[in-house]
Amino acid sequence: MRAANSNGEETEKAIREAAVKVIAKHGFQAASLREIAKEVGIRAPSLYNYIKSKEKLLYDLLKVPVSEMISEYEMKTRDVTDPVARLQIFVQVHLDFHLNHRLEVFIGNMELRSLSSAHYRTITALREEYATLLNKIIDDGVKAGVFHAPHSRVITLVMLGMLSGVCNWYQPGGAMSADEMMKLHTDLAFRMLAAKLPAEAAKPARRRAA
Amino acid sequence: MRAANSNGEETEKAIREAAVKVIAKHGFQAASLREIAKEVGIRAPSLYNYIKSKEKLLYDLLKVPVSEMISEYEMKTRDVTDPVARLQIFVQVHLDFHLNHRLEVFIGNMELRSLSSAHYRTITALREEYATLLNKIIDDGVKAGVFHAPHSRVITLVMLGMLSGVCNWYQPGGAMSADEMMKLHTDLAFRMLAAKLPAEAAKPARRRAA
Amino acid sequence: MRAANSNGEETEKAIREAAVKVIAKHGFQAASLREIAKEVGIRAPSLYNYIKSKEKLLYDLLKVPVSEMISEYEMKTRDVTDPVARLQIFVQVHLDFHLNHRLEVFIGNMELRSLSSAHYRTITALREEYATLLNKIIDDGVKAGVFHAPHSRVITLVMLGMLSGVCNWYQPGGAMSADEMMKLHTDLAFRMLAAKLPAEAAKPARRRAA
Amino acid sequence: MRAANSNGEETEKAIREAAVKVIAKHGFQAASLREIAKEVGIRAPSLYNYIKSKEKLLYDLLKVPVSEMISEYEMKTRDVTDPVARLQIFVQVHLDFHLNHRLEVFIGNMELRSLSSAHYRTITALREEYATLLNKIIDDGVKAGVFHAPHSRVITLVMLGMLSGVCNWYQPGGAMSADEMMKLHTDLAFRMLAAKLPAEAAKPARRRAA
DNA sequence: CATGAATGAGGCTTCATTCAT
DNA sequence: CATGAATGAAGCCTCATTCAT
Repeated sequence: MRAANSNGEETEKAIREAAVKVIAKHGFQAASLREIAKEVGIRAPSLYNYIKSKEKLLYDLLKVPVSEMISEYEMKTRDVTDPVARLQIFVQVHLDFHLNHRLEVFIGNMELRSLSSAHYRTITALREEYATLLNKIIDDGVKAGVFHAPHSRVITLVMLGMLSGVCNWYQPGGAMSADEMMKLHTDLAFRMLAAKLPAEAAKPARRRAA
Repeated sequence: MRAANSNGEETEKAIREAAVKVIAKHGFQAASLREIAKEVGIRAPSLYNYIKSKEKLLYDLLKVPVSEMISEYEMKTRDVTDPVARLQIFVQVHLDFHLNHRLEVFIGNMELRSLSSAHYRTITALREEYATLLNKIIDDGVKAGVFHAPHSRVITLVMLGMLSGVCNWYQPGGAMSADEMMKLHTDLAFRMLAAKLPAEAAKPARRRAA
Repeated sequence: MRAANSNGEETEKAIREAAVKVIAKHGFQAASLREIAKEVGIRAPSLYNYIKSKEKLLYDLLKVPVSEMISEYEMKTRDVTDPVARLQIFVQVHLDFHLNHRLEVFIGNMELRSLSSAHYRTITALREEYATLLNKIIDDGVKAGVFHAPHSRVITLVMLGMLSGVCNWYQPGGAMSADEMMKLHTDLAFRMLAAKLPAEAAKPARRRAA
Repeated sequence: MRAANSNGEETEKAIREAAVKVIAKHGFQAASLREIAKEVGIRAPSLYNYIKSKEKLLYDLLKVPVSEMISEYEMKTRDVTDPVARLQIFVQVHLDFHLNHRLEVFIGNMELRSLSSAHYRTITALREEYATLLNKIIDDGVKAGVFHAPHSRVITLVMLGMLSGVCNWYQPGGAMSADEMMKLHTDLAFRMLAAKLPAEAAKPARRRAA
């Protein structure tokens, strides 16, 4: 009875985008499916052609970012062993994601509690796995004598806090570009480990034209 | 679960504590007055003898922490002008609060969006005022040549992120004591500014008996 | 769970069987077309190639059993006038149906209320017609002096209740065979009428031509 | 904001009565809390001041009748051992209840399936306990040589079917009084057991001291 | 003939809040 | 000061049904 241009896949993507937007704005509990549906241009019950439940929608939303950061990091460090280089990559991946998926990340930090306990465990495990990646970098660097970090576990958590705060206040088009932001955070991360950031490597190959 | 010997002031305090606990657990929207009331040992309608509305309760909860941190900081720096000393004090006040009022802080970071717009502006202004305190310390230190911080505004925000992450994972009775935590964060803050933390001042007088 | 080789008539039959099963399990209102469709191996909208509406489906389901019992009884008693023999046949037909179509009967007793009022009247009339068959047997027997039944109308209803209860608890493969069940009910029916069941006629011709 | 004559207990009773009425009319699933509430003169959410859930309401409704019949029977047979007398009492209690609480009984026979599994087990156990009362009467009578009943378990079930059918069609104020109905069913029950109902005991003392 | 997509209606339930007691 | 009773608003979700493909 509605527009015949109904394309399942497009709608599905639109729903996820709308959900991220609305949940980031109101929080998961306060986000109503009605509002999400309206954003997509359908009625609320139609959402159920695409989602199983509101909670499952959240789960899917939360799962993607961590998973992607983990696999992105692992892909980019496949041939890299140097802790210094690895840290640069980690920060780069992390910032890249936090700057370009601010809302997803924001939700991910906030709404773990709204998951069912099974889903909660899955996501929490993924996040722990992610944190362990950084922890290992730091430990390796300390062993190699290039980082100074007593209590590496705590420093890992503090550093993740520092690297993630950005999703609370960054606005694309603000005073500082994403690249500068990345560079700055890399600097700060190295400083936190009382390490020198090798000048020439400050900007690790991203899409290096040259 | 207070007894029935309801003393007005005690009840009011109990309500605030219960509210913090319940809101931290579920988020503001999902926190029900019924649950808060049950925690206190009364029925939901009785809450209205102490609060004007759920939203106003949140406002009061959110206002206290920032206000207290600001006045605590100002009190302690009344006679201090040195940026290095001021930063130490700032971190100390901030950590003290974040470690001992984890839940309030957590709520404060999360639930701004649930405020009415008037209240939102008030709280946001307070938080901006608070951030500006740190920003000024950094600027002063840079001018004085003791800190290195291009983009002091951004670094302020990042540093606040770092100093606040603790409320997401710290558990009293964990591996690291509050004092160690404070020391560590002070270290890291100075490192972020590429500054030396004067050894003898590492642990600024807290409640120095002598 | 039929395969995709959908033969129209087969599908229609499968739908009716699935509907009986699902409605018996949940009741008409609680039975969802989705579940019926799933049982058949198709999607809910496809049902509408075979049914006009959910209510009409119920109507068709309810109509068959009474109609069949009536015509079966009439066929078998075409040449029988003796009330005793007729009662035996009635019980036999009734039990045969109630044992072999437990679920249909169960639904028929339960879900009259879910019919539209026009359909309700039709089915109710059929059921009344059916009850009248038994009533007449009893009246004839009383007149002939072989049955004792004051208030024949009420006894008719009570006897129908007795003869129908079986659909609530009979399980094929249980302790008593269908034939024994039929014999027992015949006994009891005759006892209710304070009549003697002629020994040699206890098992009236079932599918014996003569 | 509503009538100040709100009396908790009265409302609770009114709700149960309305629920019985509405559920008997539509079936449990199709009975809407809105309709029940309207019958009581309140709005649907107000029901939740009295009930925990719709299912729990059903459970409470279903539990009462069987329980009461059991305890009524046990009270009245405390000093009675004769199977003949016991059967008379059983029929009397059963009919008394089925005539005066037609709707509750009707629901009880129909809506077991709508119970949660835990509640289902409880009610089913009660009903089994009740059936066992009758079964024992019959067995005792057979042993004593006053009843003839092969397959006493099946006859028990069939007799319960007969004794319960009344709730499907009896209308108070109909052609036959409740007392007559009771007498008739007692007669029929005895006939089903090929037993003689002692003439003078046909109407067992109901509340007559002697 | 089958289905994906959509939807209005409506279901149960929770909630913040009010008011009389 | 506390509460039982009540309620409008709103939430998530299921359903029967329609329609275009």
